[in-house]
Amino acid sequence: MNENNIEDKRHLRSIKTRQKLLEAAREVFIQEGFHKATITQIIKRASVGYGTAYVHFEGKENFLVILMENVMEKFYEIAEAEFLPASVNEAEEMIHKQTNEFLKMAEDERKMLQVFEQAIGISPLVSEKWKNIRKKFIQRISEDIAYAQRNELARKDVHNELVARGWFFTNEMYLWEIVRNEYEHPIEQIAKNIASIYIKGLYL
Amino acid sequence: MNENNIEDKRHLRSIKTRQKLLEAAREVFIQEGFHKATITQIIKRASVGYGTAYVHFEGKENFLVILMENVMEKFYEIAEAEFLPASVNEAEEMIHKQTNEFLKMAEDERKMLQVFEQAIGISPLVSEKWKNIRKKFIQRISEDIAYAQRNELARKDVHNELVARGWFFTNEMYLWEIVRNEYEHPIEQIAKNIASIYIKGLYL
DNA sequence: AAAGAATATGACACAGTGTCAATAATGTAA
DNA sequence: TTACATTATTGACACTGTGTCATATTCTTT
Repeated sequence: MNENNIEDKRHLRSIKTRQKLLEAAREVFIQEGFHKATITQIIKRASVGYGTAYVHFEGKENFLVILMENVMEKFYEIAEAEFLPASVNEAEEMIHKQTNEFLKMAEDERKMLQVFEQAIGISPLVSEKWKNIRKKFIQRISEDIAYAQRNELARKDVHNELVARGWFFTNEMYLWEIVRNEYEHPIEQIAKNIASIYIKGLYL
Repeated sequence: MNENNIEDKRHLRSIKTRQKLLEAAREVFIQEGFHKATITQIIKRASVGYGTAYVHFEGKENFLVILMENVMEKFYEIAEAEFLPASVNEAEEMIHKQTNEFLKMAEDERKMLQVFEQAIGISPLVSEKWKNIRKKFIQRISEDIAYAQRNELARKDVHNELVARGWFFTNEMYLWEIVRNEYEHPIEQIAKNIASIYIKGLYL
């Protein structure tokens, strides 16, 4: 029966077709952008029939979501980094490091993130994915602030979640600016400046 | 000859048709969102022929840009507000007020801004318009920071434009959250919290 | 080798866009 | 008033793209 066996020639062919499609989709997305990319362009580049695309993927959005999976994984990893500073100095170092890592993602994954940003505005599915990443970050930052407040490291007269959102938004928008190549300063400098305001504003 | 005369019956009819189309477009955009709205829906609601839409407007994007003109005007007004604080307290009051006004726009113009946000992701024309508003704000905030730095009101160890961007980004993202009805706090409270961090972070 | 199962395919129906030659409405001048 | 010029409106048409499905192809099992 060979059920689920990768040695099954048919199954192998199917996997190869899927791979060809994904690779082609990546190239077309990067070249054309999400909006202008078409199924026809993708299947031609993959040298498969039109209908085949719909056998393997539900549509354009679906292609992108799968192509973005590992990038999204990286974001989650950054969001989950441990944060238990014993002093304001330690907090500063950790925040600075996290901001740096976050903004570096923009450089490292620029091309796919460019496509992703476009898709966020069009595809509800993609938009949902990004919302989840954002939510994760904000939740995490909120907890970090609450922790710092409990440990007399941060001001208690501000609402942790509201501040967390505001701080993440600054990071996020700089991410997109870097993705779009619209920034004129080194990432290191951006991170230093925004983290500096945030830390002096929030920490004691 | 009656050239350019508004009394000219033909011209009057043309103006009326244009108005009908604009009104219909506003309704369709609000009901369907930018992406799903179609020319056919608009012309049907306006009770005119298909081609007529293209006589008066270049396409979907063009409809929206014209519908957004007065909203964009309001943003520019906020951005241009005078900022010459004599003390940190005065600066705080001004910043708080500006943030409040900015975020109130989200509530006042929620429906059109919802459409606008969608369109930013799709239409390069609309995206350009928003970029200009953003640029104006950032430029203005940069100047305000530089002014505060010159007058010994603000820290001089940060880069005014980088900080201005970061601060505007927080405001902008909260604007979109409010537009999308995704916020759970009163605008007043949001403004108070984010401005408080910013001011303590930047001012002396 | 024949039946059966998994894959792949492209023609088709549908929805939307932008254009343009034809038509209708209005203005002008004799 | 009539004839003709000018301006505005119109919908059919040619395109481009999507998603589906009956059919064809390829592989497996008996």
